[in-house]
Amino acid sequence: MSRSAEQSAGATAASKPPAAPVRRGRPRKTAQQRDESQRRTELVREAARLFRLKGYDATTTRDIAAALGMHSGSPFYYFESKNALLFAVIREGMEHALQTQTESLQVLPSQASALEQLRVLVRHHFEVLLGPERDFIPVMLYEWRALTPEGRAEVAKIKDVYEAAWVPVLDSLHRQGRLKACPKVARLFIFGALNWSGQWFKADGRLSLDALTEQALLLFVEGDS
Amino acid sequence: MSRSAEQSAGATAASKPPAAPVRRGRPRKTAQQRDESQRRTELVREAARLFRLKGYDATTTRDIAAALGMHSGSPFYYFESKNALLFAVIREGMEHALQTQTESLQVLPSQASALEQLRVLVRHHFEVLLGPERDFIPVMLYEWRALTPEGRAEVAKIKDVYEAAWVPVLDSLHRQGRLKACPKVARLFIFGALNWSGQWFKADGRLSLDALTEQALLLFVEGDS
DNA sequence: CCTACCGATCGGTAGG
DNA sequence: CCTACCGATCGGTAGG
Repeated sequence: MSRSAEQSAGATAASKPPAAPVRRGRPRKTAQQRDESQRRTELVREAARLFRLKGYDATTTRDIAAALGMHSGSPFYYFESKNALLFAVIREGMEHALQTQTESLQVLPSQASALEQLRVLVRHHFEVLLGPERDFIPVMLYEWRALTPEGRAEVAKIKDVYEAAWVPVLDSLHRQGRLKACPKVARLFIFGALNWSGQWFKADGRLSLDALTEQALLLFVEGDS
Repeated sequence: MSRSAEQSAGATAASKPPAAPVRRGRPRKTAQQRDESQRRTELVREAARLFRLKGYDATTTRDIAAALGMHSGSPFYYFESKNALLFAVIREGMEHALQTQTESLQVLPSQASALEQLRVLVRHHFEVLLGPERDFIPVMLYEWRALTPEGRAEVAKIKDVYEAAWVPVLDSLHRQGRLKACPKVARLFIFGALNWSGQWFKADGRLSLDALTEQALLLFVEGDS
């Protein structure tokens, strides 16, 4: 599905203008002849920023093009539709979040307590929601329904894996008696509480992401002071 | 602001066709000559439903008109713009929610505990989010930024009053040691958890709003089993 | 409320 | 990537 929603890298390369004289080593990139995959990346980043700021429907492909100094038709050289650009933002954001979450858990000592594991999961989730890369996951959270059914299905798969990491941790805390609510419902409430933080958290405020994590744990888990 | 955003009732009445012969008692309403304020109400309800279902930008005034059997220009007889319709949905939804919240608290015995007060607040909030009138508050939550600055300011005032009712309750629980997190941050997290429930709660599922309320209290408040 | 319409915007494309 | 464009959609209006 991601193949058909975006121009493949091969097709893109094939339509390039005739190659410059062969040259050894890494090719020089001028401002005009930029590496295409980098330009594509810039489009995804700018789209993420504007989709988050103004919403998908309220953002025009012209807005995105102009922000990168392109003309209005140029984004369609890289993406076959506005929706394919949204899909790229969401899919790449989710895959990045899943990967960094997995890495965060791997650096934990194997005997880490369920509480410590939850702390890492919550801290990481704040990172993707509120940290430097914050434009991606909120777009997934709020523009989900604008995807095609196929796009939604593909994103749902990644999301399921992401959330699955939380299940044993919450189950364990429930067994320890430190989480009284049903773990399944608790997980949904907790994701809601965290996800919503994008609506009110100010990165320049007094609260650090570490402090925010501590507050969340104080609220959700008993006896962790 | 609400005066200038919508046609006033007076101006609307003045542009009606010549009055029918004077008649005693309540005037009969045919399908064609409906009470204008009722038709206005239907527009607000239908707009709320579609704005929630598809989003404000993705809903056209034609969609709303068609759902009520009107022609495309007719909504503009009642509202001067699509944005005025959004404002009406959000403002009326918030005012209704504030009123029912106040009423819910008033029927509590005066010596009710902070926990009982929180239970009422949470249960009521689920009611406006997930109950029969569920189309209004979610539109406020997710379409807020589409309002004019003046509209946002007016809605923010009502929202502040709504949220202010939670402050002493959470402060009290904090003093009792049953809410360990900072009450201010806790309130934001709790609203997030509840507000997000609209994303996953299925009204036809196994979980009632009462059961959902109990789960929320188990998650947020210590020692309430 | 309907009829009949307009002006602007926007996603997208052909062709180089 | 740009140029030059189009076709559809949509909010909104005049006039009755």
